Amino acid sequence: MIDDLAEPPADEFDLARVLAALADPHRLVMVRYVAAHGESWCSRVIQDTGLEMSKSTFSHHLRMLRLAGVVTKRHEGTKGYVSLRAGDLDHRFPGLIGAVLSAEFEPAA
Amino acid sequence: MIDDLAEPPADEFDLARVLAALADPHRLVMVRYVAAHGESWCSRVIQDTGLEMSKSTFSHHLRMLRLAGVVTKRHEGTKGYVSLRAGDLDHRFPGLIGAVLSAEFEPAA
DNA sequence: TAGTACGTTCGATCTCTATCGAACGTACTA
DNA sequence: TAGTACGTTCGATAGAGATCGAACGTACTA
Repeated sequence: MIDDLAEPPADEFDLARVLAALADPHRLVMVRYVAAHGESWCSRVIQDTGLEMSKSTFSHHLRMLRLAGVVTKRHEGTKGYVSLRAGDLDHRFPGLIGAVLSAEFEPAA
Repeated sequence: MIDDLAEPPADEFDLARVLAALADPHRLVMVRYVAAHGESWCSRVIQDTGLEMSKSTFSHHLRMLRLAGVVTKRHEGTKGYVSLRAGDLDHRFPGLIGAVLSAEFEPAA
C-alpha cells in the first residue's frame, strides 16, 4: 500500500471532475454510505452496501473519488479509513453535495 | 432531421445519468449558456460560447443532455431551439442544477 | 516466523464516449 | 427550381473508464 495519491486541495476542485466522480451508481452508493455512517474502512463499505465488485474495482472507484476531491483517506493499521470531504465540497460548490445526497436515487421512485 | 429522440419524463430522470451529462466541460458551457440566455438555437449556442467543435460533435453532446433530461429541444423552421428543463430538474433533484449553475467553473478561481 | 487480513498495483479485456468529415433530409429563399 | 442554412446520422478512430484475477506490500497475530 504505497498510496502516494495526491488528493487536491479544495480550491483546485474541478467541477466536471467532481460530477464525473459522482456519475456512477456504484460510487454514489459509496459516497452515500460514508456520508451517512461517517468515516469507514473500505471492506466495511463493501460489506455493508452489498456492492458486488472485486477489491481491485473498489480500489479503482475509490481512486476516482479521491482524485476528484470527493473523499479522503487516512491510514491506520491495516485499514484505510474513507470519509467524505463534505466541508471542502460545500465550500467550493455550495449546495452541490447536499443536493446529490438528498436526491432520489432510483428512477421512478 | 428525423429527431425522434425520446426525452425522459421528469419522474424517470436517473441521477447518475444526469450527473454524467453534466460531467463534461463542453456540455457545462452549453447548459450554462441556455440557463443564462433562455431558449436558444444550436448554431447560436456554438457561436456565442465560442465552443470549438464540429456540428456533429455538438449534436452528440446535445443528444447526451437530452437523453438525461437536462435540456429539451423543439423544432421551428430550420432551427432547433434548446432550453434547460430547470423545473423538471429541480422537481426531481431539488437544488442540484442550481448548485451546478452557480458553482465556480475553473479550478483555482 | 508464518499466517492472515487489508488494500493497491499490474496487465488484460471490453464498453462507452468524444471527435471528425461526409452524406443526408428538411425548410426557407431567390 | 436551385441554392443555402440548419442540424442529424453514419462510419471510423482514438481515448478513457469499468471490470477482473493475480501478484504484491504492509501491518497485525499466533
